[in-house]
Amino acid sequence: MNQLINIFKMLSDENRLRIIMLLYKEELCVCQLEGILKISQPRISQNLSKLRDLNLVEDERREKFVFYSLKKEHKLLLNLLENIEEKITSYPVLVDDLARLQGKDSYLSVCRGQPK
Amino acid sequence: MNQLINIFKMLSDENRLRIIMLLYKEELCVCQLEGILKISQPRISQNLSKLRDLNLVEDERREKFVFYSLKKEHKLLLNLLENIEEKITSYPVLVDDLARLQGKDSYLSVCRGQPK
DNA sequence: TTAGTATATAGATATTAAGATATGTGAATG
DNA sequence: CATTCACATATCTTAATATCTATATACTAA
Repeated sequence: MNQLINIFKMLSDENRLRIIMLLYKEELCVCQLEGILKISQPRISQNLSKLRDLNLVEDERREKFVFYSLKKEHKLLLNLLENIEEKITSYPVLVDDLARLQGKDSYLSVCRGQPK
Repeated sequence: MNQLINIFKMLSDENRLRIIMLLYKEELCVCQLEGILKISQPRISQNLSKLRDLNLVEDERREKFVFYSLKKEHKLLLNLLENIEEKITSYPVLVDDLARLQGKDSYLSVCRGQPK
């Protein structure tokens, strides 16, 4: 029961829901999430850390980057995300995120520097 | 998006999840919920009130009792509950609730009185 | 009207969680 | 081997949430 409750807790924060939805599509590093979501790096890391604690995501270092991916063993969660995706047009924020997901590579290594 | 987030918030509290699951099966009055869940009446009423605010349940007074039922228009929620129900044996608390649901009538009018 | 039962709400408190800023860590690079 | 870059964590503040006790309302029945 707690795992179930915890999954809902994770989904009930907008930042985390957006992160989860992106990771549902493909693995990403913190840097890319920062660029796509336009959320501060510590907030992203903290949320990823909660998701990791609950065994909902896993991370893998590759050179400088740490890539996160959604674990595929929670069928209820996967089904839920599938349902959300089917109605994605009801959620413009998510639509926009997925649009920016296309440019994910542009956020590698460049997250922090170039504004101004 | 907010409606989505709010649904997850509602599900991320054990008391509410149990209430929702029972109402998913059939309509019940506060008194019956109190008997089945063994949770204090104000807590149940408060949670029902939140669910009502979010348009997830509706209430109907019948004589002394106020019966609550789950609104069937949130397909994502319904699908989710269906998934939970399919794996209900993973959640003993919910199994027990559904068992006590069978004796729902014994909780009408008798909620408060008879222990001792 | 009074009393009793079913439910709702209020007020106070406590717990939990979110958010920002600052700093720490560890791998890669020069 | 010192610096830089990507990421993690700590701390502090503030805002949400949950929960209890007490009380209010609404209906029913005498």
